This record gives sequence, structure tokens and C-alpha cells, in this order.
Amino acid sequence: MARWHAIAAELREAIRSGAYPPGTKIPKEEELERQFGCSRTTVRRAVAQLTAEGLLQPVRKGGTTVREHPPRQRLTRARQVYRDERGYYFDPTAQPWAAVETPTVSLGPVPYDIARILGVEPGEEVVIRSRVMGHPDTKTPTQLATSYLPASVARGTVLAEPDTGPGGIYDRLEEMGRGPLAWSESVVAAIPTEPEQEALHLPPGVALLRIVRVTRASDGQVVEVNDTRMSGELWEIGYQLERHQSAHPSS
Amino acid sequence: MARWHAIAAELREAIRSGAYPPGTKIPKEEELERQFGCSRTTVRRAVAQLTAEGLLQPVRKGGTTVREHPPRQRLTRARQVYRDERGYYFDPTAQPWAAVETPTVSLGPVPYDIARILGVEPGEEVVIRSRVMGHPDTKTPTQLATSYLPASVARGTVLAEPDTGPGGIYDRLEEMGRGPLAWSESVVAAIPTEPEQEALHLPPGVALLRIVRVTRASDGQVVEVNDTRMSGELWEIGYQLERHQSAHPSS
DNA sequence: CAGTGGTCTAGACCACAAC
DNA sequence: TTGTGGTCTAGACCACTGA
Repeated sequence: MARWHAIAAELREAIRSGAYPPGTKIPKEEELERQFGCSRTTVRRAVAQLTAEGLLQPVRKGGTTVREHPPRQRLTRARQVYRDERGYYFDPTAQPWAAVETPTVSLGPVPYDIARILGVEPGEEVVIRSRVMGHPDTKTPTQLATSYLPASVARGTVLAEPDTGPGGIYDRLEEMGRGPLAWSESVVAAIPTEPEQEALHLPPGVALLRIVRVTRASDGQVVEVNDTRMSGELWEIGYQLERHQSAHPSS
Repeated sequence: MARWHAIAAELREAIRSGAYPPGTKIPKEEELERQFGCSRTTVRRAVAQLTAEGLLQPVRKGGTTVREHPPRQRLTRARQVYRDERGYYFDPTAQPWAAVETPTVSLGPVPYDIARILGVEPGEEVVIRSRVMGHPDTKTPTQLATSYLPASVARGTVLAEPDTGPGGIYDRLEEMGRGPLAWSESVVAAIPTEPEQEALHLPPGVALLRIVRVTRASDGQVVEVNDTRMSGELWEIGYQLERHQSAHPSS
């Protein structure tokens, strides 16, 4: 077992056991160096590991502190899609989110993993609509939402404009004769990329929670893939399970 | 911008753009050293970053290859809980999972985050039931499932035994007069700890997908918290959204 | 402004796996 | 057997930020 591995394990156990409660500081690097009888590089390797696990948070001059984990907020997903005079609501209990910046719309290559869902070739040009969602007052970014639409569906239409009008792209798609629409969602866990870390102000050691929503037209064609990403530390997706006393359905 | 940061960005872009397709090798460290005109430590710092992001996979002697991401399997969650003569089924479309080892049962301190849900003091002793789920044939571990039950509910009962009999703990809880039971689930993304990485054979750069299921008795008391963890790269949680054309429900 | 973590170097030896 | 990544050292300078 590598030296740094053993040091990390020892520090991890000390933290878990409460020897260093959240919010307190662990000894500075120079001291750990003496304590474990190794070079600074080795100490730093161990501290880096625990930082990547979200247990530590080094601050220049302030020392390295044990991270306090904020409470998670529950994001309830309804199984029904409600509609009012303004548009669609996927979540009747939604937080008051709003676009922090104006959405950016561009024509660009489709990411590899989205291509398969959209049913287009990897690298093919699609319409990409990106927006940052956040609290309407504080403007703190909480979600990155990106929509991908096949060029054959969206190019040259209002769907490729920043402002899609009241109700958004789903109303427009229905008006274009694509409806009625159907959606399915997936929840995915991932490691954030650096740009995502920056945009969402994610500290190291925090995972990414992604909701991938697929919109299908009435003929079954996938007309949109929406990829919404948020902090895996601050959010959880919740839903209720109902009881069903009948026999197991035939499979 | 730090040198290693710039190198990581350059390599990341080269990978994303397809200059190094998945499965191919990037130049060896010595060559990158010359290419970027820096020390080996700096190169390694950049490679470590991309490894943590799940983009690279260094192999001794084999060089460092660009990781190929396996397809994700969809784990469909039903909203209804079905019951047959054998017990409860949370998932009518479930994969054929089975316990890889016999479940371990112990009395131990409740983890900090579970304590709040369970409504007990942090560190209080609770009944902990752990099992590794995997494919019945290959025995490959795919899920770590841990149940936490308050000592006041489970201690001294069959719920604290490894074998809880046909139907499992939910049937036993109902027989103990706690039913009818109700469940709610949350999906959470997290960074795996080292033991979890090992148990699930997670390569570096893969997040953890957690399903936290809370069981309540008919009187509202939380009688069980189940924490199921699996690879965030191999699994996704999916569910369908239904259409509801009525007006938005009053909030 | 001073102390802490952040970055970087040059060099050494080790261990594993492909050949 | 050998080449590759894995570990570790001793030392230097930098830059941010809290006291």
C-alpha cells in the first residue's frame, strides 16, 4: 500500500470518527509532514485525494478545513405534465427558477452521447439552446439546461431563435403539427467537467446530477433532447411510490 | 493559469475533438514532457485531472488510453408497488438481480445523513442490513444495498436476522402491525468513497448513483431507510411522464 | 504583510504487465 | 526482460488572503 494511500485512509477515518468535526481545521501541511514522517508532496497527494472525495477544502492561508455538507433540496418530479394558459409545467411544485442570462442558440456539432438518443450521426450539426437557470433574485446559477434539436426539425424556424414566445418550444412544436408530444426522463450521475464546475460554482468533490429529458413527436420521432445539470450535493430528485395491491402484472 | 491546467485543457480539447479517439493511446509521459516543455510532475498533474474526469485511463506499461464509455442501462422505476404471492416488487421491469453474498446484519452507529431521515440522533445505534447485489450468473457486483432500521423497531425481531423469510422485511413489518407501508424515493448523485469504488469495481472518474428509499409505517413513523448505490456510468433511472391536459392545479 | 496552500523542477527507485 | 506508469524526495518560488 502506497504511503499516501495509508495517510489518506488515516485522515479519512479520523474525520469520519469525529476527531476533526466539520468546519474545523486539520493540521497544516508542514505539520502533517512531520507527523507522518514524509515529504510534503506525499502529504499533498493524500490531501488531494480527500479533497476529490469532498471531505476537505483547502483554503490558502486559512488552512485546510473539513467540509460541511449543506442540506440537500428535494426536486419533486410530477408524473403528469400540467398545462395552463402560459405553457407547460413539468413540475407543479417547482422552485421559482428563472433564466439568469438570455438563452444562447447556436448551430453546432452534437455531443457523442446525445447523438445516439437524437438518432443522428455523431458530430452532425444540430440546434443547441443553452441557458443558465438560477434564483430570480440572487441570480445564483443552479442549473445548466441545454436543448438539442435536429436541424431537420428546428433550422430556419422559430425554434432556432433565442425567444420562442409564450409557452416555449413545446407549444411551438405542437403548433408545427408535431403534437401531441410525449416525454420520458432519465436521472444520471456524472463527474462534472471543468466548465460545468465553473458555471455551477461546484467545489471539488461534488458530483453532477443530470436529468435527460427526451421529447417525441406523435409519430415517434425524437424532436428534442434536454440535458439539465445541477449540483449533486445540493439537489435530489424525489418521487412518491404508490401502493398497488393487485397481483404482479404479467411480463 | 497554471501550466498543468493549460496542458489539461489542451489534451481535453484534443480528446473531445477526436484527435485521440476512444480506445487509442495518448503519447507517453516522457513524450508529453518534451512536447509541452515541462517536468514530468506537471504532465502527471494534468493527466491526473483528466483521469479524475473519466477521460483517460492510465495502464502500467500499456500507456495511457482514452477511455471508452460503456452504454448506460436504464433502470425503470415504477410508480406502483406490485405484490405477488412472494413479496413486493418495486420494479416490474427489474433486471434479474440477486444477492451475491449473504446479507450482513449488524448493530452500529447510524451515518450522519441517514440519521436525519430516520429521525434518530447522529451516532445512535441502529440495525444495519447490507447486501451486495449482482448478476445471478456472473456474480459481478452491480449494487450495494444498505437498509437502516431504528433499534426500537428492529432489535430483537426477525428484522435483525440475516434471513427475514419469504417476502423480506416489508412483509414482516406489515405482519408486525406496522402496515400499510408507504414509500418515497430520492435519486442522488455523489462521489464514491474508496470502499465503494472497490466494492463496485468503479474506475476513477465515475460518479455514484444513489437511490434513497424511505419506508413509513401507517402512523407516519420512518421504519426503514434503504440506500442503494450503483455505478453512475452504467446505470440511469428512468421514468415516463404522462400528459395531463387539464388546467394547472391550484397551488 | 506574513503564512498558508499552489505550482514546479530534477532526479531517483519501484512494480507491474506486455512482450 | 523491459518499458511504462506509480511513488517519493528535497527544494524552490509564487500568489492569494486572512490576521
